Amino acid sequence: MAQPLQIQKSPRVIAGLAAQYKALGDTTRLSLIMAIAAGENGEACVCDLTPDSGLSQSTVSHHLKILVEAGLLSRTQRGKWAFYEVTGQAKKLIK
Amino acid sequence: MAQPLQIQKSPRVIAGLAAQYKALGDTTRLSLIMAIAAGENGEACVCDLTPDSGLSQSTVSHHLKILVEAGLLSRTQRGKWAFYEVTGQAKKLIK
DNA sequence: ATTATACATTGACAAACTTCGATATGTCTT
DNA sequence: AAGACATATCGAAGTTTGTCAATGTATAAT
Repeated sequence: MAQPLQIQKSPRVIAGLAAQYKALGDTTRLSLIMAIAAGENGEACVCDLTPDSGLSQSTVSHHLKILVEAGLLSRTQRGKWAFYEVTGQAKKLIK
Repeated sequence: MAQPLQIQKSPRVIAGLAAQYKALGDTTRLSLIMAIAAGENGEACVCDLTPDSGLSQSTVSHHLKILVEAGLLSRTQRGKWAFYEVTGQAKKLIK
């Protein structure tokens, strides 16, 4: 019992994990994802996030895309608005 | 009970957290820290890490410094060797 | 003292990143 | 159909990052 188990992760897994950490490793994106998590229903649209961020709308959109591609946010279109929500993976990661 | 507590983090805290995530957000550094964690006594020196990484010694040294500055590794000099160890903070962060 | 070993620092360069303004796409209203 | 609104994409400018070879610094061995 209690073997000194060697946790060897594949390059693919490492790359995926690193991509998630990298996505969180920017103050703008970390602030965005925390704002979303703290938001009304755990979700927010670009129009809500842009004013607080002090950045241009295109920049906010760009960062949200990166967070989605990393699997940390999910995107849902509702009418004109795009709502972003924190994924379970992100909740596991953020401590 | 169960107040919808608003967890507002200061810019300083956000910056520190982002720096830690950013340090983990590079495949080279993530591999390094995992190799150290999986190593003999939870520690490793540059001479051990360099060959496996396939990178130059100076590059490895550079990445280790970044991880130390982020608070994810600690450094101890023993004779000619510098031993790097994963900090408690890093263990909390890496899942 | 000289030499060898382990690691850190410097300088340089290409690649990647952040940000913006401008423009395109899609959706709702009238 | 036309306009307004929300978001995405593009192209460009400036900054940061990852990497190396060369060099510097400290410790150990001869």
